[in-house]
Amino acid sequence: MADYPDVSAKTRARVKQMAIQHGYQPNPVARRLQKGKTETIGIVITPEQNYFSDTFFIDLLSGISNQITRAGYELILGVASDEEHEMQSMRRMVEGKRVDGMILTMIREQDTRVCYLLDRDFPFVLYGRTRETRPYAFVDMDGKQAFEKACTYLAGLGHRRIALLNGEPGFMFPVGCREGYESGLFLSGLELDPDLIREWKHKDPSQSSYRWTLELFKNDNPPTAILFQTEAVNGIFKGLDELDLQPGKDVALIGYDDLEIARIHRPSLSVLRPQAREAGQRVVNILLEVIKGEDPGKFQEIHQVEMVIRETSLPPS
Amino acid sequence: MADYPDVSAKTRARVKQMAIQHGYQPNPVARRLQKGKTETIGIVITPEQNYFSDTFFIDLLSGISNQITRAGYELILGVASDEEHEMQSMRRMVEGKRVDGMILTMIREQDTRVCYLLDRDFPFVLYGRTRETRPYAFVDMDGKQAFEKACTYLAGLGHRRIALLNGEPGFMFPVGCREGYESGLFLSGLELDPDLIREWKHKDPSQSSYRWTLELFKNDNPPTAILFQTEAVNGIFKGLDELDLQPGKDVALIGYDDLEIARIHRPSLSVLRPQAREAGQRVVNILLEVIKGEDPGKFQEIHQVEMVIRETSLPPS
DNA sequence: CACTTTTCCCAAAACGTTTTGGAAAAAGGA
DNA sequence: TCCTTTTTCCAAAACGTTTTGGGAAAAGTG
Repeated sequence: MADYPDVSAKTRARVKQMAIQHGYQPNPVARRLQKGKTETIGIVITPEQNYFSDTFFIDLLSGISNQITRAGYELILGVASDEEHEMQSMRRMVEGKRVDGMILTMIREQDTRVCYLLDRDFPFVLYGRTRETRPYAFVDMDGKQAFEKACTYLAGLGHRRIALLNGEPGFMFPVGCREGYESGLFLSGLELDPDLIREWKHKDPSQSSYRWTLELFKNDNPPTAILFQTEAVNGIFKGLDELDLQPGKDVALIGYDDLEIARIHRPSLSVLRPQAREAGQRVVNILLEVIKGEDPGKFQEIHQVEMVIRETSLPPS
Repeated sequence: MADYPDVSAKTRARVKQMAIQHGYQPNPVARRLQKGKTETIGIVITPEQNYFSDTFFIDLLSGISNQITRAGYELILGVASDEEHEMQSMRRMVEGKRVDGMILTMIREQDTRVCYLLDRDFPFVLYGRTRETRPYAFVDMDGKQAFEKACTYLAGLGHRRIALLNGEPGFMFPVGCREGYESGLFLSGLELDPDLIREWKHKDPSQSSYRWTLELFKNDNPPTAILFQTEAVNGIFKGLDELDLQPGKDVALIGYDDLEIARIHRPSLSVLRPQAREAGQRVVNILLEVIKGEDPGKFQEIHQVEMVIRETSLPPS
């Protein structure tokens, strides 16, 4: 059923005819054995890290699945309860020769999975980045540029006290967010005040962001705007409500990720919107190249993030 | 590496020793070819149906993944954009001999997937139920009993006007919810008022439930309590807010599914809590039996749903 | 000790493809 | 026509397991 090196057009047609007539489908397992490929790509998710917040991860997954199917591959999914199981699930896939390549998400600054895969020269692509000098393939969102843009935008409106409610330390993404935030402040001629930076936890985004929101406003000179990941928005709303502050009116808000709540809420939430589906597709296409033997170092993409201005990004009152 | 019918204990030990020493792992692809099994189970999700709301589906998936791994199987995931792609994705898995069995979720009253699989005698298990007379295996939550329980509970508190904001028609789950609701009213000696029943859409749970909430209170004799799926809670909160009604105080609320928002919100939301993880495990164990050749009709489980009383289920004011 | 029975081991077949290499057929050239 | 070259086809090998069956070795029996 594969490429026909030297068979005549006539026989080819005849064979194909018969194949269709008998509803023949080549057995993928047999093909995989012969080819020495599993035609399968693995991904492991860790719900505890709360990745499944609404549409974002689904968009990524949708893009991934889409391209994988198009290539005739399969996506096998592992669900791990914590960091240790995550590694275990991946090792099973890799060492058990169950996949040709891995997709990694929720990347840490020091990521043992990346080391593991680099050490054994196993194909993989990151959605995100890590601190690692050896070349590897990744597709990342430009969190730095996004937060810089949001920060300068707010500063341009006249905000002088802009807070950052950042993601959990240890992961790579918040690093970029913070860089962008600091750079945005700098470009706008604002001072960095460490008191205006807090970090919530994946395990309990709402609860921790709620606590930190209250904390932020204990400040003598409280913020008039907050930058954050939309995941944490429920906690922020709850905190502001308790402080009798109106989101958007008393405090400007810009979130990262365009979740459903952002569109639904009144006032609707201004957001930074990553194109997760497109990123997912790129991740797969790159991984297929790496599996073919291409140099992973050639594939390092940083995607721009769009800013969507809605109702929570007004000038300070 | 398989069962040893008649080899001596000594050699067995010796061989195992060597296997471990050389880090030998049997190649699953070769084994699958020989065994004529793919050792793989398929599932197709359709994000548009908004299944990924928070923890619930992840819990189910976590239970599924857990048992699949334990059995040495794989879970392959399809992501479909609509009903048509859903079927297409499943056919690829089934006709392409890529899986030994399928897990189905989001079951419809008339479900083409179920017909398709029954027609070709392909192993599958439903998370949910459908209208189909031929025997098939399923694990379902007792939505009827759950809603009946919630309804009689509210009636017991003195509520006389209890509304139902139900899921999308066409799916099977809302059928049970309604049955339970009606039965609960009946048991409490309350009349059924069709004006107090509304149905939101998966495509846009918040928006549609928001609209229907406003609608419910246009009634001359508005409800003092609402039963609903927690997925729709944002729309309800928004609607109540606009009507200047306090959730829990002016209107009692009980949702189905214990999502994060239910615990976080102040007042915290009383809920019906299905044990999705356990259900997921059962689904897999049953499917493995069916794949072995057991009669699917033997496996029809209905799981009880727990009621968690929090702050939004007070007597009418 | 000779024969039967039991226990163990290993070589060979099978799973359903893709790839390979050689033979047969067709075409071309003298 | 005969030989060479090209085209086409098909049989056989290989992928790495599990299963099978035959035979050697060990154990048991008279």
